[in-house]
Amino acid sequence: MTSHTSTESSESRPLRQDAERNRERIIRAAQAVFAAKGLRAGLNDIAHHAGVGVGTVYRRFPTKPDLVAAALGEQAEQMLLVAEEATRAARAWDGLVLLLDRGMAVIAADVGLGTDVVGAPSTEATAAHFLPYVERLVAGAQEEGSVRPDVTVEDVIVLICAVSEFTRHCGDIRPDAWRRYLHLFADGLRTRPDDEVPAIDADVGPLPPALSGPDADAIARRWILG
Amino acid sequence: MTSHTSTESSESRPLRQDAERNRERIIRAAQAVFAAKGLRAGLNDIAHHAGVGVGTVYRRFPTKPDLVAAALGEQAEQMLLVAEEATRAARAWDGLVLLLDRGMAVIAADVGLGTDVVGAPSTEATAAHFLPYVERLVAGAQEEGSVRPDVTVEDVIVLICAVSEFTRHCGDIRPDAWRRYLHLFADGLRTRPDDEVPAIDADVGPLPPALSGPDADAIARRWILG
DNA sequence: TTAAAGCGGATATCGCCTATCCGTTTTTGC
DNA sequence: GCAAAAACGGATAGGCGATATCCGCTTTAA
Repeated sequence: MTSHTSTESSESRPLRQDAERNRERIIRAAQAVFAAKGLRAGLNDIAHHAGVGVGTVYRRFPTKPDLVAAALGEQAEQMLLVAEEATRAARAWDGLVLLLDRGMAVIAADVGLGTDVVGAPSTEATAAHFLPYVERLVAGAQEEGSVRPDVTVEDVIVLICAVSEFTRHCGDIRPDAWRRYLHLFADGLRTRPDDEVPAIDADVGPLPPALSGPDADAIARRWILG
Repeated sequence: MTSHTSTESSESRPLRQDAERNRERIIRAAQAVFAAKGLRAGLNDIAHHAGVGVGTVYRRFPTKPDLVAAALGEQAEQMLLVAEEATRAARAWDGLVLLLDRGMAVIAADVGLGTDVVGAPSTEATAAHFLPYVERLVAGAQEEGSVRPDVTVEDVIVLICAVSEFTRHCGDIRPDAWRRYLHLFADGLRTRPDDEVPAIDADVGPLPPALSGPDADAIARRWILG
């Protein structure tokens, strides 16, 4: 918590007390509602959830993307903190797990989407900052032999997307269930001691190659934005 | 191919030649479009994709659910065939992989959703028929020691949902990519020889328990129907 | 105490989707 | 060939939900 008072850039005027309070509320509501329903949630929902009128939302955030940016920006910072902490783990695999677990917690609790993380609308910049951490962790984990050599950052992105999608649907039914699938699926990225490591099994073909960076990007974007 | 000619139940009249041809086309188009965009796809899309007018679609299928049922019914049969074949594999794990791979192929190619499989609208019956196969395969694979003892059918359902969701978004970008993630993630369900089998790793908590049947059902349904 | 700032929510507007309708074209039985 | 029946296509009615605006009323602050 870096102590915001009115926010950051383009300081036009201090903003009235009640207005500031509402602004805060709206952002919280947006985070909660986006978390529950994805970015497609309507602003009426959010306004109601925040206990204000739609008009209030629109005065503070002229367009929906503006609100999205505000709601996501906060989480983006948190994600970077988590990422940095993760690189300090003794084994890279543990770091990766930590990153995924904590990162998804942020996503699950506050924003229903890997959005920023995978480079969506408002904050492509975040993606640029975040992905290198993942890259380093994956590379490290491969060197130490805990992650399959053919796994790529893009695979991790897909994993994050898939699990956040799940989160969005299981939200209020079993709010903690995402962790199960995050870890279960993430385990599939690990190397296995030996027996039948490489491809898949007998009569189904080999594992298709990883997505290219741009492809992963396109897919993630489409996935998140609908 | 069991040689349909005009279809099945409630034979009112043989249906004119061109009409029958169009009917077929519409179903194919529906399968393709649903595959690409999910059940939310509009009938205009489908009609256009089939090269017919919307009116034609509606004369043959009075309501959208009727069309959905028709489009999905065909695949449902295929899924059951696959499931049966899968139970004949020597090792249960291979059978499970086969079931997932071939089953997802059906889903990916023809219908964009695990819908029937997990018990959605038209064909809850199919779910009732299909799930026992999965259950048997999971149990078998656990007995032979290839699948984690704490994995359940519900986990497999979630896996299917997640991968079909992915499929829906990656469709035309990399139509084969779903296999990568199906197998990568499915591998996470396997037992690992020994080292750190049980929970997760160090400083993140234990793996949350599996979903209950009804919870999984509710989530899957919500996921697929939006 | 009063002007500026903020508020709420009814409502205009838009885009998308299901479903209908009807003038035109195709098939079929004779 | 020919007429009646069947099917066709696509414009369009009507509903729904989302974004965004507008304006009369309330709150804040100097």
